[in-house]
Amino acid sequence: MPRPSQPLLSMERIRECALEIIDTAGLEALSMRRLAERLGVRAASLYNYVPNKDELLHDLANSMMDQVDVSGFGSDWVTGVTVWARSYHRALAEHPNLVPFIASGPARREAALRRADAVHGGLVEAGWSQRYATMIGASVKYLVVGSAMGSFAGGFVDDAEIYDERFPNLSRAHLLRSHAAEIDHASFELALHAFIEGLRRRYTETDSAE
Amino acid sequence: MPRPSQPLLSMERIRECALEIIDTAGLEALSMRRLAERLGVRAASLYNYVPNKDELLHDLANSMMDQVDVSGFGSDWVTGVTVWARSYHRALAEHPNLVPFIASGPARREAALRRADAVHGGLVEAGWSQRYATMIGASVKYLVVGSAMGSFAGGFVDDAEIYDERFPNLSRAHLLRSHAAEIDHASFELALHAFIEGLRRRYTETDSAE
DNA sequence: ACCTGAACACCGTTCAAGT
DNA sequence: ACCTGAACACCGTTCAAGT
Repeated sequence: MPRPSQPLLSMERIRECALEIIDTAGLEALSMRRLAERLGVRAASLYNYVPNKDELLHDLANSMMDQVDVSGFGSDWVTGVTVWARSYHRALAEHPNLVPFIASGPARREAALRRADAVHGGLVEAGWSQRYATMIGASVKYLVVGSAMGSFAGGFVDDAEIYDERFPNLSRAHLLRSHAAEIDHASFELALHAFIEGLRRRYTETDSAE
Repeated sequence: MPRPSQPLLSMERIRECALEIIDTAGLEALSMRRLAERLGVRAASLYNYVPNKDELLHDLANSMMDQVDVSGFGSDWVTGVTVWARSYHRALAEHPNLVPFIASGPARREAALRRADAVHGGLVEAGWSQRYATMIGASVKYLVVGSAMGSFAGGFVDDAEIYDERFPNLSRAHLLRSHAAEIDHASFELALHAFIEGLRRRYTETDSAE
């Protein structure tokens, strides 16, 4: 019998299947053995394509972050920050179960640093000091990561009846899962715009970009 | 030989030791077997005191969150939010390795809901609508959780020399670990104050608390 | 080149058994 | 009441062996 000329696995297939497990069953549900089983193969085979589990996760994280758009700094810093924050937020929201992995640990990767550099550069060019550029970048990151992690969606159990009398201020409508996604999005937008508004009012934009 | 009348274990000792492992070696370093070993006991013994590992972690999380101070809403909403955010931030910063656990998953616990209720109530009493009270509460939580997770400290490798030429905008001083803690704190304060400032400017406080 | 079985050193958790 | 040994069903990873 000749060996089948087509390999059973591919990086593509591995990534896809891993992400599917994470999205549907959670980060802790991903194991090399389960992943292999779904791919119709034994766990050891995966190591022909991936150095280890951690590297696979970093790989997924990186391709997620490729959607982050930093091009808005070509215009003024406000649209730069807004475009950056929104695309960042959208990228994380697409695979919420991967967010804890992305957010913990150093973002030591090439692409991440290139984006950080672009954000910092855009802010400095708009007249912010080095120090403020760093802090503004950090603040927006806090907002994005925080909203991806501590989102309302999934934060409360489904039947809000339980809470009704015990916690009078937490009214039903604000706890229902069906409204949670909308509230999450509105809260993020509020936080982002209020933050930017606060920045504009409080500090002089010494030489603002046109 | 009589059985030793004093038990070897106690909830106190278990919690203390678990937290020490998490703080010094990280969340993933905590295993029931390693914890037992440090306590001079076998893993199975722990189950006389703790239903399972997850419950132990929730227990640690809860006692951390007891430090969150919601009393500031006795005065105006600005100090209410500020006191809340700072104490929340401080609590998380004390055990950063536990933050991913705290931030993921529903905060379904009694004490957490009581605090959420207090925040919401305080904001509504200050004249914010139900909807805005919810969004403001969420926004601040985003900031606190985000700053605890995506903190600069530990976010970059120690020798910043590597970055110097490759990423011209990310200057050395902003990447050094020694400065990271200070930048983190300053960024959090900037974000919080700019957010509050933005809120005050943009929306009428219809009937502000005296 | 790619896949496998077997092995190693780990997990969380249960449970009958000991004192 | 509290601790233990042994077991069960899992992990990630390596490696000699097969094709």
